[in-house]
Amino acid sequence: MTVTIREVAEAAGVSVSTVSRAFTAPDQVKPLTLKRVLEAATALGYAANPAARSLRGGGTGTLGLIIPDIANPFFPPIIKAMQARARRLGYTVLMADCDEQEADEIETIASVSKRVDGLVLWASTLSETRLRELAGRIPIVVVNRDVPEVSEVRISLAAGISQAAEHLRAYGHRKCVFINASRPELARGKSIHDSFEAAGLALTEIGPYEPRFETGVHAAPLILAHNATAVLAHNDLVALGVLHQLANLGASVPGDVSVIGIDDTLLASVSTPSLTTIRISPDELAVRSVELLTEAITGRDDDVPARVVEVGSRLVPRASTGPAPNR
Amino acid sequence: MTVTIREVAEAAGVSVSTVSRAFTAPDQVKPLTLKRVLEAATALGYAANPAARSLRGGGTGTLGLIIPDIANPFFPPIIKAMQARARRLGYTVLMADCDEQEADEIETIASVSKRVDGLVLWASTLSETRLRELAGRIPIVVVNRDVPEVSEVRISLAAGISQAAEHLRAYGHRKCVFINASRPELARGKSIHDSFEAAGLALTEIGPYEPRFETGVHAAPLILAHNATAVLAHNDLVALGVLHQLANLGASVPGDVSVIGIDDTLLASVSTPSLTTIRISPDELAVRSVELLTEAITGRDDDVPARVVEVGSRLVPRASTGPAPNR
DNA sequence: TCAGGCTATGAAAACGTTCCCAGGAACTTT
DNA sequence: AAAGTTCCTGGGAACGTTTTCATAGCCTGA
Repeated sequence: MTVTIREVAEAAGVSVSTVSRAFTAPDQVKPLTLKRVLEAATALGYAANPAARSLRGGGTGTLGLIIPDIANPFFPPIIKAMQARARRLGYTVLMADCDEQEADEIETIASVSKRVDGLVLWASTLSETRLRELAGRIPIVVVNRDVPEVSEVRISLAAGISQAAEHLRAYGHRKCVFINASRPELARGKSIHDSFEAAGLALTEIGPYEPRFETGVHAAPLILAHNATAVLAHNDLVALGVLHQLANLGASVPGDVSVIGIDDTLLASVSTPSLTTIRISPDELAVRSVELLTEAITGRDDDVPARVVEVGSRLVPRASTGPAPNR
Repeated sequence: MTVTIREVAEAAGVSVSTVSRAFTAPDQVKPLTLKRVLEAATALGYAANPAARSLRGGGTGTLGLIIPDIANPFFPPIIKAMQARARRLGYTVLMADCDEQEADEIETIASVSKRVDGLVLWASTLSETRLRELAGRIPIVVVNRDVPEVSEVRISLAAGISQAAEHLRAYGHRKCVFINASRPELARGKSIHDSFEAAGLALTEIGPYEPRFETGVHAAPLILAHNATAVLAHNDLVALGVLHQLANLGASVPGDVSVIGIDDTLLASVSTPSLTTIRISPDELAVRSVELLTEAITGRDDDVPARVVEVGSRLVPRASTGPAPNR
């Protein structure tokens, strides 16, 4: 039924060793022989059995990707980019969603870790102890978790935030509301308050709430009550909630209030008005995490030190921000 | 380093056969022995090696899912639901995006097919011949492709469409525009024109275009030019383009024009106004396709006949539809 | 011409399971 | 008490690769 290396060997009149070498180390076999083997292989439609290969010890050729929630529109472009990148390096990506539940994450990791050569853990809910222990068993890269001795891709919103502050200042805004729902990358380094103050903007924080559309809906009247003319929302989804409710309240965007989101998801580009937002490049995120992971996998035994790379952000100005109203 | 069945056997004082049975056929081993084995296994942190297992012939425990584009917000909820469903049946899901390119799809299938027990192909770009040939090698389920002798999950928009027509009629609309971008499920059965005519609505079709936001933007003025008071868009994304441009043109929704999307993606629920749309249940889609696939896998040798199941649709009324303006 | 060093190939072990085949023990049944 | 069942367990082959080791042929240089 399924064609094995043995049949190829027979067809080409060589031993199985030679066939194996023809695929894994072509330079070790005489050109003429190589040609015969390859021809026989294609004629028979041979493809190596990954199970046998990985059983023998050659790794699985698969990278695991653990994501808290695929339904969050932030992730699909990243997954896509990681797949593309991994494929170019000869890897397959095994993606698993674990619903932001720690129990699910543990179970998922357990079932997946034997099928992959390494794991990228996005915003893991696991404790630091657990993560280090896991790192001892299998190469891992964490995104947006700060664990000593574990390779990490760190998102920095600093640039985007200060561009946003500058953008609003230039438009003459003075009071701004920040709708907080806990982003780990905002807890690091220079605080968002400092950035806004540096631009001469008063920043009122509300929350922390859950990062949902309804949070934005709920926050909209509070913005008006604070006499603020600008809002920075936890992410695009929350910003859309704000947009929605401001419209219901008869406030115009950006006429009365300017709104800024974070993530630059599909939502931002298709809303009305289109949403000014802070973009974190999915491609860069993908490239970096795959890079770190493959590095950790290849240098497994001569243990390479854990690395931390930072991925920056940029403001994407669109139609939801404009001059502050003069009162 | 990694703990094998042999070490568990040693620790429990039994043979490897017994340990194997303890996991694959627990009722064939004496309760006392079973307990000893299980205890030894957990104490050592044993987990079966999937490579060895599948090499031996027991399948891979993985289902493959080939998707044209994860960035399309229609898919993430489906992927999520499939994973959840598959997990309950003891399967892992290997999802691959192939960018709507036939070449990518072929390559992806080739690299994935040896790692999975079966494949769900969503809106495959492959020819019928190729699909049948593939079906001969590995169990497959196609979604939204009509291939004789291959199991299929078929999306039916009939119910949703006729509900939409009825909904618009009840609101007093008489003229409607349909923005077409080629959905295979609309080409089947009773045509959309018939459904609308049955409700006494005149339907003008424009397109077919690409299913993009800009298509909706482009279509908006045409709707007004046609003096239509309602639009049915190819999907939510296109509908959002319509919403966007109607706002720019000073037309109110639903005051001047009612807009209906298809898919009920995240986009529909977070737009302003929220979008009336036709929902296709992701859970049902997931459950059905997993069901068909596992059926095909289990009954592999006593070849079960190909099955076709249909998944229906429903109108989700929201704020983008309302009474027709009286002129 | 011969020692030594390449190069190309083959034989065979090993990876961790599962499962068929046997065989022993403990019961029934006659 | 012998024969037949049933239940439980162990031995060992097999799955398809990769890779180590060995070998045979060829070439190089003295």
